[in-house]
Amino acid sequence: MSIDFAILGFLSWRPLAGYDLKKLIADSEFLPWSGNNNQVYTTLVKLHRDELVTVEVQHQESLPARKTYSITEKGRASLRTWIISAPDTPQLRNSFLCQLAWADALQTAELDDLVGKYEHEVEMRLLVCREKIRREPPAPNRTARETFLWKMVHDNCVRAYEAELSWARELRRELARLSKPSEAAP
Amino acid sequence: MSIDFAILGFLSWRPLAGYDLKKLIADSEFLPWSGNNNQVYTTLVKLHRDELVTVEVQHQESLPARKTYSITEKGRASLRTWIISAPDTPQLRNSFLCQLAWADALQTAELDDLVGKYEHEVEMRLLVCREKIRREPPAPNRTARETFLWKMVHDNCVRAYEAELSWARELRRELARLSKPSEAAP
DNA sequence: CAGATCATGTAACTGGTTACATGATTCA
DNA sequence: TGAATCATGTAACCAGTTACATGATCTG
Repeated sequence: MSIDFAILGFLSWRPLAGYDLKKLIADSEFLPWSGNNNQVYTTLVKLHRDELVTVEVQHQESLPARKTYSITEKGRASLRTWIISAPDTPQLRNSFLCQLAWADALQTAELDDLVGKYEHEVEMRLLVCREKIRREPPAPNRTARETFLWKMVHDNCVRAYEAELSWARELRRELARLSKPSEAAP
Repeated sequence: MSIDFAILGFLSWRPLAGYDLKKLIADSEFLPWSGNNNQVYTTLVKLHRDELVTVEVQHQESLPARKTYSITEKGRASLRTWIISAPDTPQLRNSFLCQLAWADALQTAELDDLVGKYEHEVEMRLLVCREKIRREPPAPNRTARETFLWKMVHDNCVRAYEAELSWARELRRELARLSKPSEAAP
């Protein structure tokens, strides 16, 4: 998947400028892109070239011109085709697993410290996630069903971090159990 | 993180050729890389240039020469530094969430079909994951702790897909509840 | 005879990132 | 006075993918 449909999605909600899209993408919890200029602005040029969006330029006094993009019928059709296309499996990439795979080179205390750091990292990420969702920028709430869908999307993010956190805690507990008996020997 | 440490990790276990590493990476459940030639072979050249590994060339009759790479002390130190470095948060990228966010444009049956396809996709992925783990290529089992660490790493993958699956099922159930009452009206 | 396995390597491309550049306005 | 907000855009780079190229040997 590319950022194209994330942008088309927002434009299917309402007309927006590149600057707005950039912020919406950067602030979103479930969209995996940083929302950097290069990506957003060049994608908009491409979508316009392909006639999936139209532009309207508003010249403003003492501020750069604002280009408001709107989705076209062709754009709406393209978005719809993508939405009903076969979903991909979620991509899990967790570099900590790779660290852990070779972490037997560490001493007990070092390993506990490493897992502790990961636990803390995930805790922090979960807080950020919840906070981001709490004050999510205005999102479409056109129908009860749409509100529900967005709720479930956000729920997915929270649950993923929660599952990760409980795994990390279990890992730490088990590692402590593995190392303690020998220390407690008479 | 880059593939460098995944390669150094395997080499910290035992000497291997690029061809072996490529397969180990491709077959691994928790390493997120495809294990394509370009990446593996060029990384090995780089690691060698940086003196993190040494090479030994075995000329074989009627087969291309085999280059066996071994980790150096410098390589082991570099790997260790990375292992104890602050872990990153796991990266979740799920394009289905983006599809779902704009799926209110679909009709009840279409939406149910979409979520059903996702559920099936995750089910299949979970099966593949379990199967891959069941016949994982020989992995280091140097200590009981290392065996435990690898078990937990694999567990992490399985649990992530299980969590995803239960989320998808709940989503589908709730969507059915949302749409049925109106249909059941007299 | 086609296709997998062994074993190396390169070319072209996509997708994404950081950082730079401009320039007015508002706020602490 | 320095930083943030508004608003556009480009350059250079890194990571990763597919596909190509070679060529013997083994298996169905």
